[in-house]
Amino acid sequence: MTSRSSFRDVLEDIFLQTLKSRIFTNRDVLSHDYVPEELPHREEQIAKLGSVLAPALKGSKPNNVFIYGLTGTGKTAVTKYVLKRLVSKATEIGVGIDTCYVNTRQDDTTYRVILRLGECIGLKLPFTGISTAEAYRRFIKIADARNTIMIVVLDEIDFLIKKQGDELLYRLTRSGDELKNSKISVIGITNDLKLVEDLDPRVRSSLGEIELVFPPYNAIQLEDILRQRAKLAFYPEAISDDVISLCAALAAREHGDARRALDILRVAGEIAEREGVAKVTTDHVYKALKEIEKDRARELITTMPLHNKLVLLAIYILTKSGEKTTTGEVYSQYRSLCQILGIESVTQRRVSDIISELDMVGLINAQVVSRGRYGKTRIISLAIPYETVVEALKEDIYIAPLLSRYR
DNA sequence: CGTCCACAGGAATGACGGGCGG
DNA sequence: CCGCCCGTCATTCCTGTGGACG
Repeated sequence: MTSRSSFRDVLEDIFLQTLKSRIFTNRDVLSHDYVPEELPHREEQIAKLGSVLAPALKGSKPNNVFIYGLTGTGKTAVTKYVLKRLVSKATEIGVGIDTCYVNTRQDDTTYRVILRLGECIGLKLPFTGISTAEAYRRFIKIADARNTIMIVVLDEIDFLIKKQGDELLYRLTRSGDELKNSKISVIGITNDLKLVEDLDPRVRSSLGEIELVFPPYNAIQLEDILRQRAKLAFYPEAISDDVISLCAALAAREHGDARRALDILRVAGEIAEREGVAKVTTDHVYKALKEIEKDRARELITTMPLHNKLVLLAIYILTKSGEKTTTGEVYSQYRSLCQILGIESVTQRRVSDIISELDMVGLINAQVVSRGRYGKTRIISLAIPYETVVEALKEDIYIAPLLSRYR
């Protein structure tokens, strides 16, 4: 009874804390999917993309576009913004334009992309069960029946291409042959500048009809962006210029990533709110930076399959006293962990892939080196704080008992 | 200067859970 | 309900390779 009432009090406190908080007026403005009305320092890209897509309003197929730029340079925001404006204009003048945004990091198979494309035009496809070719056929059929200009945005397209190749891209860019009434334009967005080299030359030439480059923001531009958003997100008294400058500077250090800058600012505000103070300080910003890293890592780790966790644990055990390790060492450590748990281990080939996966998401650093006579291997070290690994792995009921053995 | 280590990483193939059309 | 094909994860088998050692 006491626990229940105290629990309610805790909740009550949190609610009241948030309600009486004088930090945020509208926190959503700082979230990822918010598309602002103004995009400072992107006027040039907006104009260019707008002029490329505008022919859709007159019923002709816009050129395909390839957009390059590092993360957080406004590629997605600009694209979504221009499409939003285009669609509202089309509605105004009564022209049919379909748009479909697909992020191929989340939907990284040809099949799932087609699923998404279908969704946008009201076509229901099963999650699994039919062949990719059949799904594509159905999509084309419905798309054609709609008699519209369809603009397909494939964001982070490098993920799709790395996994599935450029088959879908090729078909979409050549879809004119299969469509009688509708037309499909493709906007490909990537942060991998080398990507184009891997493409089929035919895809390259048709997708690269128009190329748009998004340069990184510098610290001053980031400040402008943050200030504009902060005006909408915070009470004026809650935020100060030095906090904004610091967020901008920290994000500029990482190639001018606006998304990161906004994240830092938002989390700093959240921390201030939790602490029940009325003003965000630079101290909150530094705390936010740490928290973001930690949350990201925790999220990644807890959602990994068991064997990935075990490989990570093996790496943790081998590197916790500061030294680096190699694939071979990791594998034997991993094997003995499996033995303790009484489960079967996967092969070294698979562990090699798991190590690549861990490296790709940034949990570890793995670098291929040749040690001459002593072979070629990967030198592996943890890229995140040790206690973050421990905390995240502790949540796994199978792994938790192992952890205490290796303190 | 060739050898050969200790793997990297590609290709083919299989097991499995799941939805499909008939 | 069945046979079929899907995506995913994993295995097996394989060829490739940078550079210290002899």
